Amino acid sequence: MGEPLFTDRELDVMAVLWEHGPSTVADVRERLPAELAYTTVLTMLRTLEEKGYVGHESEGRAYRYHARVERGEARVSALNRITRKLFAGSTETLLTHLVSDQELSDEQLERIRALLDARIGDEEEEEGEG
Amino acid sequence: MGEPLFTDRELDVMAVLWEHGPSTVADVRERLPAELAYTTVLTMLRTLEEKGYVGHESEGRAYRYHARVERGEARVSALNRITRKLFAGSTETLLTHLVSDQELSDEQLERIRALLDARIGDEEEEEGEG
DNA sequence: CCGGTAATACTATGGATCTAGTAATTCGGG
DNA sequence: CCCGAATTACTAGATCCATAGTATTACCGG
Repeated sequence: MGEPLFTDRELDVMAVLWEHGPSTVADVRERLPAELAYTTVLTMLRTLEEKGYVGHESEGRAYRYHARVERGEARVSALNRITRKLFAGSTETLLTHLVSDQELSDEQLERIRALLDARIGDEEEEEGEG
Repeated sequence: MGEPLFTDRELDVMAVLWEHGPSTVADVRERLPAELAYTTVLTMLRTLEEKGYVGHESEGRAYRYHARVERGEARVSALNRITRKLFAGSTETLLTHLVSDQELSDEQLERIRALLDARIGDEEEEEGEG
């Protein structure tokens, strides 16, 4: 499939599908951040389906649409893109930016630190010695 | 200016300006990841200028273009966007993803940890006690 | 089995994007 | 001063994006 690259509105739609699971047009529509016509939402879903990003099955007289790309995949490709183009390819710079410039509570920071500790521990175990 | 939102190609161009500073059309062109016609690059710069994202001054018979939005601003708005739509609004989830799923060396992980330590220290100082 | 309504299918439009060609300009060198 | 190469100005088209209207279909209830 290659790196899925979503436009702004498309991402809105995908977000609904990822967060709430398979949904009908009406479902998606009412969860969208903007007020859009029913047919507009339908058209977007059809477009996304054409591109292979969503699929559907019938349910009664309606369709139930589901994501065909995983959110994780979309996360990776979105982050790759901005890492490349806004952080000169450096994940470390990106991390630094997030830790420094974003407003995070102490608890959040500590959870991240714990994660890092675990992660660093992990790898040292496998390495044995440096 | 509001949140600057760049399209894919626009971001390529901005990336050159941010990384290498004010540049002529030819400069930008040769640093772009894709092979594009000279006039194509010029058109993109003019479009970006129309939107207010770049400016230029004359230099000899040529123009030298420069970014008028800072990279930091673009970073923030790009990250906000994907945090909202791909990480359900949680910077912590984003951080977790980066720490867990990205391939980072021990040294990189430790530098981030040091940064976190400093950051957490900072705030505890101001708080006194929790 | 038929009507009504909810849903989909088809079509459309204005605007942005991406690419680039041709025309006009301008400076530097002879 | 004038030529030419480099540069910018103007114009354009193909594609995609965002939005939505109208036409058609199809189930559910009676």
